[in-house]
Amino acid sequence: MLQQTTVKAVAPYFAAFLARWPTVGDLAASPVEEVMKAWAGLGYYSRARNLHACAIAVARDHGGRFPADLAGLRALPGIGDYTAAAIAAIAFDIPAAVVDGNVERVVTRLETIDTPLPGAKPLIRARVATLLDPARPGDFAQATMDLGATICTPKKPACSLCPLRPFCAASAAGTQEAFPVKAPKRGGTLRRGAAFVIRRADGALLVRTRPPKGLLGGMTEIPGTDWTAEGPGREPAPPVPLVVTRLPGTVGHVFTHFPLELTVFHAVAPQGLAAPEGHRWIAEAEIEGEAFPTVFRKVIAHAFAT
DNA sequence: AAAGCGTGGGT
DNA sequence: TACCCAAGCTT
Repeated sequence: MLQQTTVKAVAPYFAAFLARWPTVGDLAASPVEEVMKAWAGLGYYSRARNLHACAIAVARDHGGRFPADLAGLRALPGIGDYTAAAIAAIAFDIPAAVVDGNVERVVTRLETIDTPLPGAKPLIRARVATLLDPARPGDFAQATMDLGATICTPKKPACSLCPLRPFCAASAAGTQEAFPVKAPKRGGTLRRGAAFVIRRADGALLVRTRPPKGLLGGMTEIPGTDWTAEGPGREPAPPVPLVVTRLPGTVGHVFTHFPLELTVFHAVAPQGLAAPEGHRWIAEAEIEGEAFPTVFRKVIAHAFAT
């Protein structure tokens, strides 16, 4: 859960997951749809699918206990170099080099490493491997991450409070804010689309499930057009043979790699209307617990408020 | 191996 | 406002 996500955002999800699935076996036995619902709103939804797949692998291939070695951990779904090293060091006292975004910042400043990230990662890992305390690898990992999170911050680091200041090359040169050096990234161009909020008189809502891979994979969505730079046109085709009304305003959302602008259409369906192929009706009471990513909650809120 | 993949908070 | 960043992973 903590991959690219703050502790504050994760905390309530983590508590809810542990309360609902206290053991790896419990999570492995749960339908993946329930896991997606419990993850809704947290983002990077492939993590939810990977976590579930990981639980199944641990339960089936490792007797319900995580493998106590780097290679075994690294082979599990959703566990990459960082997470494998973190589990190894913190849970199993293995002297692994734990390198997250915080540690990258601490080490590149400490040694004024100006190779751009992510290319500098192998070098940083090698340096951490020589710096870590083999007697207390878990404490070392958490200490270096917490140092980055609280003292060696991206902007205006508190060098005067830093226990590593006597050893820090960037601080000595006064260039700490120039590290880490990152490769330039390109911003995405605006995409537009249309969404159709189709309700029945009894409050039911027409939805469908997105494909398992790709953007918002496996999550529930409000039916709509593709999201393209050209946009949906003036009268996009709704999924049901009804006259739809365009609601005033738009819904905006920004993903990691592109901004999105949705126009919202609305219609009320007769009670007996069957859901089209690939779609389904959900009762009004199910909307809150459904696996909607934030962008579709915005769409629903926009439609219900208009 | 560069790009795709969410969301919320901070400056 | 418009970025930047967060206990990164997968293809």
